[in-house]
Amino acid sequence: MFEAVNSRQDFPKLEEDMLSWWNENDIPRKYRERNENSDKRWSFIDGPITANNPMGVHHAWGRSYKDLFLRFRNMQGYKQRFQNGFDGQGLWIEVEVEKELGFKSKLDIEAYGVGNFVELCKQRVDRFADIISEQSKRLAMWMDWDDSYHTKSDENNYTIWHFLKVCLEKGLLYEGTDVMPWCPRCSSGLSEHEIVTEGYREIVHPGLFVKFPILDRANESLLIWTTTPWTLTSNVAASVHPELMYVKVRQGDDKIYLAKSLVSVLQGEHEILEEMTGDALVGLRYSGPFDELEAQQGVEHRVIPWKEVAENEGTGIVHTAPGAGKEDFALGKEMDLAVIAPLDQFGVFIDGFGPLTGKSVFDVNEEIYDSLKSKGVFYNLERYTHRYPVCWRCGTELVFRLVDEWFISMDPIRESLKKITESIRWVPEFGMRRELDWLDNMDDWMISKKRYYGLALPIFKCEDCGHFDVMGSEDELHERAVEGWDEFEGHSPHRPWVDAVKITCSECGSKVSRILEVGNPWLDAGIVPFSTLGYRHGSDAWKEWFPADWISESFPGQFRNWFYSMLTMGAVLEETASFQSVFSYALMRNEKGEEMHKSAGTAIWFEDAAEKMGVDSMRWVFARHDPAANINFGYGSADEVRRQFIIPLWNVYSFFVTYAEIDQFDPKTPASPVAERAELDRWILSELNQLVAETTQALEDFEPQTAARRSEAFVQSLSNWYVRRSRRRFWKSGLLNQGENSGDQDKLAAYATLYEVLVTLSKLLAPIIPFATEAIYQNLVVRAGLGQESVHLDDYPVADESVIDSRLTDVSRLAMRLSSMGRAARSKASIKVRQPLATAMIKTRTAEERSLLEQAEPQIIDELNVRDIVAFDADNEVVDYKLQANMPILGPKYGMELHYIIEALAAADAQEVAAKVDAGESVELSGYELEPEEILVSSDDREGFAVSSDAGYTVAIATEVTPELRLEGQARELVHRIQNMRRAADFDIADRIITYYQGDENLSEVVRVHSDYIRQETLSDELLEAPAPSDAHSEDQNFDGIKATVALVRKA
RNA sequence: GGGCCAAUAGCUCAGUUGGUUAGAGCGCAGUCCUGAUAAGACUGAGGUCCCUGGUUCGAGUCCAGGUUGGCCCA
Repeated sequence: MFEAVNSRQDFPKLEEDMLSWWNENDIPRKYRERNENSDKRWSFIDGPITANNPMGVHHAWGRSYKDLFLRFRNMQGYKQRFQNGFDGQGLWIEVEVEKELGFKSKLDIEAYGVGNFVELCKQRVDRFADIISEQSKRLAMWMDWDDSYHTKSDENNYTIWHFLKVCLEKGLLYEGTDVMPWCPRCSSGLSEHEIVTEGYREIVHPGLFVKFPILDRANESLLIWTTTPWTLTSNVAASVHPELMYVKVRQGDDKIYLAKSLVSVLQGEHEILEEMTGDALVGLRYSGPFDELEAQQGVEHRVIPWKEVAENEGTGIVHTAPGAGKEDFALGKEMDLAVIAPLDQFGVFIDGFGPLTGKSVFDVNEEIYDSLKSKGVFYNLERYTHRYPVCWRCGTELVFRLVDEWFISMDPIRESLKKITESIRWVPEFGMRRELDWLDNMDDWMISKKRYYGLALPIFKCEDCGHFDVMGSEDELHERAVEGWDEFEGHSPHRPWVDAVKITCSECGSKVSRILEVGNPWLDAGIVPFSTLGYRHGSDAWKEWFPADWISESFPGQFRNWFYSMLTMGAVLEETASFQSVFSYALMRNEKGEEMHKSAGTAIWFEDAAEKMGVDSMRWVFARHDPAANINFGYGSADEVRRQFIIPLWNVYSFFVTYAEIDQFDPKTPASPVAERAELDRWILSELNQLVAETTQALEDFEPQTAARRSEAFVQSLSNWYVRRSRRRFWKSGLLNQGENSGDQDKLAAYATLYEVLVTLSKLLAPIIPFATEAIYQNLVVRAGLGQESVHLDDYPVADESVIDSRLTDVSRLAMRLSSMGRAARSKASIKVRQPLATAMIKTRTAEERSLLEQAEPQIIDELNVRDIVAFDADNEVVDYKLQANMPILGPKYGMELHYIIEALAAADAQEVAAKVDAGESVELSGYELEPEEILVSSDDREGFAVSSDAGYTVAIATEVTPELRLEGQARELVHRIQNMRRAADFDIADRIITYYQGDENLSEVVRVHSDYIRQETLSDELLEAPAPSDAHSEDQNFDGIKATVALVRKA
């Protein structure tokens, strides 16, 4: 019936075999099509994975969740979409291709040809999309791999065009200037989205102190501090906190102003002349550090108030350059300051900066110091280490640069976005608060980038009159095209091809080109709920599947990225959420808690992990983890999961198959109704159905960790209690009832019960560990001609509430706990479990539990190998108390009188005193009032008992071994030895034997008294006190004072 | 400065709506078992549940304040 199970299964090997089998039998397709006609729908929109490199184990984490919930809902009968997505447009792709080609800057790309370059970018994306697809299949992620969408697709890009057109119509789209972080190497700005935590690095910068001489006050200067000397060329103001205390100090002939709390930055002696608040300085004019530059002509430098001035570093007077700093720019707008922008797109000084013109911002520090020194305003230079933003792609230090870019206004839609956010179910819950916080602080969304490979922004701006148009579709572009359509036709809407198309300005009639910028890549991902469902064609798919019931992605970062862009696009296009719930998770680190980096060698490759730990283990590690917490992932945790969970499960399965084969168990044979089965069966089936209910609920609530941990606890109980305690029921001889009413009903019930447990588990856990569960299901169900072709095509189990019996759960829990304590007591007395003892005395915690005890008794008696259990109420029945004076306290207190106390303690009723001390009461003895801490109470197990106490329970084992008990213990030991010999002799489990033995009178007595027992247990047809034949398996045994020679012969 | 999250055994972490004397794995000490299972089982030692205050009959759990760490925003 069943195929033999290897109890030392190589799981990665099993997985490889299973992958082949699934493919050969087209199971993934059948799985996807399973619910095609269902009227239940569960819509998933896949967040696109970046197809720029192979996927790593951190991707496997998120993708396991996606697959888990899709499988779960599929088994529940929901019709679903299985479309995977690839993200493949934007600067991150460009940077990798540039690296491959050895390019240094944008000029290399221009020389190479934008068309050639963009083609290479697209090819790279296709290449890694294929690789990721194959990796994902190894992960048993069952998506429709032939139907993956790409963000670089025409449909995706044109749907963004439509979105931008709507933005234009709603007055949300504008061109503006801003000072933004800029990478001189990439020649590109970074949006707020991209200044992420990884975008900062510890960098040593100059900490430069410079004097700004105050006009009309001889020898008086403001002292300022900067870490970016190049920005001094663009200084227009100095900011002070109006309420902060400042001082004027004398140093030689100089008089210097700075914050009072920061005078420690001064070099050498100083004398404080005067104190004042910041507002006393406001309005002063000073000569700037680079007034001679052409760019500085006509600029008036003055002191302005600014509440953001801090006094934790610098001088409390802040050098302000609106053309070279983000906060400075905002402040400049507010205070109406001049804006001097010094740098071009490569970080090189533009015309108007004298000797600096033409030089890179990274090469001018020395020249600036010299210039300042020659003007007599250089004060001091030190090294300053701080976190400074770098380009997350190439690591280049960012500069802040004034640029013209395109923006989407946020203010008009901010409230709408917040309302939508509140309508969504966020898992974990705090996600909503984080998103709302982000939305509160969100500036306008900068959507343009001065690059090559990305969404071609469909904005056509007239050079002559300044008017701009937005093309909402390829058709509109075609209609408006007056030139270049032929050149473009047949190409994807990318640069350079789309740039060939010109239109006529609707205002002035001039010929107009597309702006050269490409789009922010989060536009590409945010539009996906619309583009993949054919939104702009009004398709049925969109009506059926929008909005998504759920999406899933890692939350750090996505609040301001994918989640945000989807919210925005949903709000602008439909004023609704694109997704109704979001399941998100944290970050992956390696096992030591370090970030995983290729370069640092701390990364784990997906292929290595799959091959070494196996995908089931990996998926279980992920599933059992709290998604809201960072995961420290590595081989150790995978090994642990395999040892603690997968192998015990597998062993139970292997045990079942071994005996089911011996007894020729047929799952189609009707067993007795559950209500009539043994208590143990009813208990495990109760636990099973409880598990089914809890697991289903947990997965519906996006709590895989609860499902996994409950399952672990169940398998523990199954393996260490149900199977262990049921072993004899499977092992005992007796034929199964195969259709008649004459067989061994209990044995059949045991098989039927364990079979149901294993089959249910295989279905219950299939979404988490698809390989092992399939193997179990194939053997137990499919081979028996039952069920579906694959576990993944079967229905998810539904709990049978009528089988759940909470009293049985309590009884079994009590039996387990008391058995464990009884073993501890035995262990204390060094009496092995095989030695029968007369009595276990048990104290339960409550009267309720005492009533359960009666039901638990048979199990405890068996587990502890005692004849009887006696319940009792107070510990003093099994322990003796001893009282001692606490000398270090009492000695100093009573001195010479101490010996009276010692005598009194010896004479006192120890039990009574112990009770009072335990209750924290004082005790009066011979006229002495003793505090609880002054008496030391110890307890000894009463003579004849070994006692274990914990949490209100006490189990005391009577340790006396009577001759009769000893004889029985020896019989058990003998059986045990014979069993080992059977195994050593390589007999089959069911072989019948003849046992020969020789020894002393003690041995003879053991065999005589316990002959039936020994024969039955060891399958010995005969027990002969005689020398063994020469072909017997013979061993000398020495136990419990018995010396024996035992020999076994297998019967033919 | 504002927001979010976390803090439980040496380490990594569970701990459901508040419910009796708080758990697991690893590590440590000891023992056993081995006719499913050494990729094992059992037993033991190991705790100021970050601190202070509050609510409550009852707080690891709820509230307030604080400390430390992480993240986000400014």
